[in-house]
Amino acid sequence: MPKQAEGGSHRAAPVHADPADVSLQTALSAVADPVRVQLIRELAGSADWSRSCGSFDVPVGKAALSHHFTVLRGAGLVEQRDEGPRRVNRLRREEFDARFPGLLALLLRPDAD
Amino acid sequence: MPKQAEGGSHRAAPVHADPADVSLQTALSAVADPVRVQLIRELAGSADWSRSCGSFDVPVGKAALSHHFTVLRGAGLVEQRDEGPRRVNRLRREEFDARFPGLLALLLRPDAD
DNA sequence: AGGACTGTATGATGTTCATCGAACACTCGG
DNA sequence: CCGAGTGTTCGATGAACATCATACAGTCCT
Repeated sequence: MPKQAEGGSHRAAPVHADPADVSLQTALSAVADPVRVQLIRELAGSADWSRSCGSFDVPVGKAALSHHFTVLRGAGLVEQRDEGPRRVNRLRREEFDARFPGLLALLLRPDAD
Repeated sequence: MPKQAEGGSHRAAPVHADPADVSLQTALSAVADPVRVQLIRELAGSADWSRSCGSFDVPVGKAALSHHFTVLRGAGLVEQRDEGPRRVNRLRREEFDARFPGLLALLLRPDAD
């Protein structure tokens, strides 16, 4: 058969938090880590669903990277979808900005840190 | 003599960071602590220079409190001035908002966390 | 079926940091 | 000059967390 469709994936689906239910504490903690900010920035510069987890240029190993994405999902910042063997990402711009107006814009400013 | 004027205070003046020189990392870390957010909120609801450090209703001892104010000064969020035996505070609204637009507004939203 | 590739789970380790208790420094009023 | 009040400093403690190395679990290609 050509592609996947229904019934298919035996992989544990990633757990996503609804951005509307994310607490300020959770959001700020998520965003207070430099590696995660770097991920967000790199993600913001790419098209939705175009980047797999391993395609980011961060100075940490796979395990830590996986952890960071878990945190980002939990903060409602990133959405993930399984696409074959890889997990591709999307920045939840609108949703997150609706919950925490201006925060994302702040992270994406070039000067900052 | 009645009051203090020049030459006077033998007390170590508090060290302030220029908000314009504060890194995003520093600001986010400072703001990622619930106790500090509470301090900021309480401070925002009071007139400038009206609140001494000990007048805040936070569930920590004096030592920790002093530490938190040091962090807030270092992030350019709070300005302090010695007034007799106590150290009074002022939220640096304009300056901080100029450096990190929208961040302070986010913290002062009632709903958040 | 085998193997390369991608990501997750599990411990273990080290660091950062929030907190406290106690001691110290300074200011002001009797 | 003493004492109450206020805040800082120091050392220690404990918890949270970022990281790694290893092992494991899927997916795809040959």
